[in-house]
Amino acid sequence: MARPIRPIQPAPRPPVAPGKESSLTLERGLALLQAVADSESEAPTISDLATTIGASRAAVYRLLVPLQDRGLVRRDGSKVRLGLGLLRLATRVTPQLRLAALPALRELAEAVGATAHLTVADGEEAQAIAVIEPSWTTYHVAYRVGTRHPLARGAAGKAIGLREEDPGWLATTGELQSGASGIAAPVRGVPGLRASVGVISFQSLDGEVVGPRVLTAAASVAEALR
Amino acid sequence: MARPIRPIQPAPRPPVAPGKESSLTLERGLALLQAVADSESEAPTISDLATTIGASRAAVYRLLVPLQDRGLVRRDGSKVRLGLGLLRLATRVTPQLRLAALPALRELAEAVGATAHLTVADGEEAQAIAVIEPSWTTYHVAYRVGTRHPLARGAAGKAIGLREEDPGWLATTGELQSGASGIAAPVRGVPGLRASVGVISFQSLDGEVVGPRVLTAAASVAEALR
DNA sequence: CTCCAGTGTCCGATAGTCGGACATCTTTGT
DNA sequence: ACAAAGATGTCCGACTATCGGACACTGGAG
Repeated sequence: MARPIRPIQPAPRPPVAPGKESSLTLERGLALLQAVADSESEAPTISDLATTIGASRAAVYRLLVPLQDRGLVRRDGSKVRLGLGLLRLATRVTPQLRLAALPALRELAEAVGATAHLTVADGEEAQAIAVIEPSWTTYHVAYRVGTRHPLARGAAGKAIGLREEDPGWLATTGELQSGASGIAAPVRGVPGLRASVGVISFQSLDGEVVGPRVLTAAASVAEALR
Repeated sequence: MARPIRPIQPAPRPPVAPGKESSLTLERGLALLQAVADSESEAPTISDLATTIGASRAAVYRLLVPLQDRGLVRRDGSKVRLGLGLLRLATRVTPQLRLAALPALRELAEAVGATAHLTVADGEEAQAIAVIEPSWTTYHVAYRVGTRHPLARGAAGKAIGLREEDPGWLATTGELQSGASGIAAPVRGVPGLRASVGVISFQSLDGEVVGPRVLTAAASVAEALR
């Protein structure tokens, strides 16, 4: 009744976060996608998802439509599974990751005079994402982007497993290629990324000099991806 | 003009799609994400994105907040890049893909009496996503999930490249392992997926018999992922 | 120095979204 | 076998989140 003209807004928006304007619907939609991803082997049904993200079932139905259209999720009977559109999107991530890391790698390669690389973990393997060769050396290691090797072998793979309490970098020799030495440091502080930055050389690398430089480069890459 | 029946309802929602209730905001948010992914090496700035998805800049700002919070995009100065959250999500896709394909692979392996596999293309390489060994054979090929090999070698990889006008399946011998034969067929009709289904054996495989079975299995997998 | 292009934010009006409720189907229990 | 319980999918009016024009700033180019 009444409808008192809404003079000044009695209690406008206490719950709304001040200073940050966001999108509730998209937030819920992404929460939905995340919920589907998290319920890995279980059975994520629509009702489950509704309670998980704290919305009504009707809302979940609406939100599923765009997600389905883009292939991010698919319906398997009454269950909801992740879709293949995510693979297509993920394919586009690596090039942009490479672009972001190139400046730091370039500087590292030129400073040390050895081939520099960014390597990310993919399951139990490590994959070279970006490689930069120094411009002024007579000889250097040619290392191919896309190369994969076990996480447990080579400085690049081992560095990814380093924890906070471990030293910031490590060196190996001849683990992947006889005669080749590597020094690598993990990229820390970037959620969702297990990666390392390092250099490779056929000459012996002086850890006391190169180690800190690699560490700095890893920090720069982390900064660029933050 | 007529508007034949529709006795009640004068003209409630001509623009709104009938029968399908969707979410415009989420649709736009995903279009935004897609736009960022598509503008690969270019410079995707906020204004660009606004015009690309056909919304106001203010809308893009709002939509970016949840996307950023989830790490799906990140801001690099005034540019927008894809984030690493996509990698985390993509990691969860493969297990669900495997689950969907298992029944068809199981049936194929038991029927043929050879190891069956689902292989997807990842860049220039092929990776085994799911492997099922037959239960009743004395010997069979042991094939590891996660194995990678060039797309150009082996039935699994070559089959992925088959086009619509090509035959539905192909056979190879000794391309990946001397003495091993393979028959594989591409998984067709699943947008965003470049994959094949096949069998491997150390004995010679009769294409006339096994080929059609592989073809059927590939269709089943496609159906399960549709 | 000015101009242009682009960023980030506010606000009222609109239109999209919210969730309770209903009609079906499927499953469980006795 | 039948009924009760649970789930799915859809509709609708009330509400509120969203929309986009407008403004204030910032920074680089001419």
